[in-house]
Amino acid sequence: MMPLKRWPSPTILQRLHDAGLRPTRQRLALAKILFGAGDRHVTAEELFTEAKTKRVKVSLATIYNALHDFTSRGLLREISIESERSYFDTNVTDHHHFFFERSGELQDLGLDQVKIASLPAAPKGAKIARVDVVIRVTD
Amino acid sequence: MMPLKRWPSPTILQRLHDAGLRPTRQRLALAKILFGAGDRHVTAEELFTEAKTKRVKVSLATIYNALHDFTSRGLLREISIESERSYFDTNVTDHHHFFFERSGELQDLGLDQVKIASLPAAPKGAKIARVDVVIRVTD
DNA sequence: ATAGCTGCAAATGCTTTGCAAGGCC
DNA sequence: GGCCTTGCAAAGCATTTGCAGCTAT
Repeated sequence: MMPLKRWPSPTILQRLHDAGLRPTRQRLALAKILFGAGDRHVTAEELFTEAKTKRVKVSLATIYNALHDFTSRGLLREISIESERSYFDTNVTDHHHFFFERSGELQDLGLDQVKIASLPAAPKGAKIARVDVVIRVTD
Repeated sequence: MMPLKRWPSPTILQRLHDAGLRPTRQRLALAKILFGAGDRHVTAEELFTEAKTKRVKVSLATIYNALHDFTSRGLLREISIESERSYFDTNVTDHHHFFFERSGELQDLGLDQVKIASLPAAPKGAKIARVDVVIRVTD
C-alpha cells in the first residue's frame, strides 16, 4: 500500500514548475541529482554516468536536452573552459571559478574573493552580459 | 632572374627559429598571416580559409598542427570561450578580452582596462597559472 | 642520413537531430 | 487530444591520429 518511493522534495517539483518545465520522471531525477546537494559542476557525460549509477533510466540525448532546458530557464549556468566539454554549474549566482588544469575540476569562488576594481565601458551599443573570471591553477 | 617571391621578413624566420620550429613553407606562410599585421584572434577554420584565399597550399591537419606547435612554443595563446571552437590569440602578453556573443568575436583589453583588486590565494600545493577575464557583451 | 613535417583519409569525441513512441496537462 | 518529452540511431562538427611520403638540417 505504502508507496515504496518517496516523492521528490517539493522544492524540486516547484523549481521545475516555476521554470515552466514539465516534471517528467527523467527531469525530476536529474534535478534531484543536480540540485539535491550543494553546488555542483557537471559535464553531460558525468551526469549520465551518475544517473546510471543511481539506476535512473535516461538516455544521453535526454541528458543534453535537460541540461540545455535547465540552462535556458536559468536553473543552470553553462561554462566553457576547455573546448572539449561544457560544464554546467548549479550555482547561477554571480561568481567566479578556480579551474584545476590537471584534473579539469572547477571550484566556485565567492564574489568577495575576486574584487574587480575597474572594468572598461561596454562598446557603444553593447551591454555587458556577464564577466567571467577563471583562475587557472596547476596542482 | 630576380626571384618572383620575396623572402619572409627576417623577424618571422627568426621567430620560428627561436621557437625551435623548422621554417617549412607552410609554417612560414601561416606565421606571416598570423603575425604579419597586428594582434589577431583566429580559429583553425578561419585560418584555413584565409590561407586558401591567399593561395597557400596547406591542409587542415597542418593548420591544427601549426596552431598547437605555435601555442606550445609560446607564439600563440589558446582561448576557450565557447565549447564549439578554440581561438588562438597572437597576443601572448597578459591581457583580457571582450567577447561579442552575437558575432563570436574577441577583442583584446589592455591590462590597464581591467584592474583586479583582490584574488584568492591559490589552494595549497597549487600555483596560479593564469587569470582569464572575459567580458561577455551583447551587441 | 635522419628526425621532423605534411597531407590525406579514417577515426574520435562530444553534441545535435530526425522521428516514432510515450507521457503530461 | 494535443503538445511536450524521450530515446534510439544516425548525422554533424571540430579536432586528432596513423602513416606513407617529403623536407630541413
